[in-house]
Amino acid sequence: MARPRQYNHDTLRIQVIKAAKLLLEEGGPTALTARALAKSVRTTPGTIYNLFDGMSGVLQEVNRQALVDLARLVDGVGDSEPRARLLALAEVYVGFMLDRRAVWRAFFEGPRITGVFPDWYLAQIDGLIDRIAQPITALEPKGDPRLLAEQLLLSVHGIVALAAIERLDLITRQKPMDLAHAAVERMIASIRAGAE
Amino acid sequence: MARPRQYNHDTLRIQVIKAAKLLLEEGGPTALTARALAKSVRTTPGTIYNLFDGMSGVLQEVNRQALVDLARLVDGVGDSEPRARLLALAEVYVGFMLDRRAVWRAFFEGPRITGVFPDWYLAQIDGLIDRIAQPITALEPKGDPRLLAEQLLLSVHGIVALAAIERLDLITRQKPMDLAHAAVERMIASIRAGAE
DNA sequence: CAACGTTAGTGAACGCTGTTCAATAATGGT
DNA sequence: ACCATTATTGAACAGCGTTCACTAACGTTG
Repeated sequence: MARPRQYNHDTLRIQVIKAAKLLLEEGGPTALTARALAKSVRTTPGTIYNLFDGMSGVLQEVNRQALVDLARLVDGVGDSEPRARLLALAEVYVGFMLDRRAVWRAFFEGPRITGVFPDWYLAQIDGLIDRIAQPITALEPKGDPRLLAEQLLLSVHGIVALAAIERLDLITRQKPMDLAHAAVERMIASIRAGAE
Repeated sequence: MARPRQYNHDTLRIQVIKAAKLLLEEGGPTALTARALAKSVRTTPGTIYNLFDGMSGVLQEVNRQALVDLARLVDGVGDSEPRARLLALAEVYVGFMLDRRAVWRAFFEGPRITGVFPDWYLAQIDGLIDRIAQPITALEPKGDPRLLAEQLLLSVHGIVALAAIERLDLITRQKPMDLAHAAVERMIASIRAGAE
């Protein structure tokens, strides 16, 4: 077995991912190139391709970690009453992405998104939706809580997707957080209205 | 003055835009390249740059026409009672983009989006929001109809943005149209709940 | 009618991109 | 000490947006 001259395989992988995040945050999606990435960790494009399945692979790993981080934050939301909980979840989601616009953007954008998603990807998202469905269930809606959770997530996603590309102001002057709150309140109001 | 050998300036511009739409629809955002575009209209990349301000210029023109088309469709929605009208507007919006995913996608995506938007762009969007605010006003909400219209548009945009990149199924199995309907109904329900 | 000046159109060239792969160098096992 | 294995390299390829010296066609003018 021939091992690298100076670095450990896994260590390098971690460094590459960290560098990728940095490049994204600093220069946007276009700044994340194979050569820039290689230079960041003092190696060459070829090595990147040895560690990852192309640039899509790097991006997918960045995305994976972002999802994991988000899940951790979401799990940190204490279980208070449903309304406060939903508002807190929305705040976590919006705040998370405001802090990492570029990474979040790379999620949904660009020619690099493969088309086929690994299972952990779907499972992670599924888990997040469940955390939303939970407090909604407590509100005893007429419809399926899961479907309502999906709808609420999509509403907030609409805000976040535009904010991530710095285009929210094309539509409104309202702040992302306020908009997310409004979406939550509207969901609650419509559930309560339908319940009686 | 020297005029082109075989084509008229404006005619060529129109042909280029039509070709750009076609390339987008057939091969997605990555298929819209200067060389492919040039070949489509039997000319050269240089000429494209003569007619437009780079590829961003081409894309912006495609977007402009899409917005104009959408405005025309929106204006075609008859003014029935508020609920029916809002549902019809949502249907137009969603249906419009399902028909032109790639063009719609090019709106929000890619390294080509310039950052600065011409006035007609903002005015066009403003007009669309007004059409949504109109029936909402008729519902006599407690809050500003304009702000509510923006919120509703964002909710539907969340659906459309994911559907455009074929990623809606990551979150839900519900159909775009049903989701849009739900968003409208929720807005109406929450207004009615808040009004009494 | 011919020559001119203007200008639309051309396509080679530049620097960039992702990606591949033969060659190299370094190492663990024998 | 040698060998077989393999991570690493960096040159090379095709394609990208974009620029620009050049060509060729045209309306105008003499």
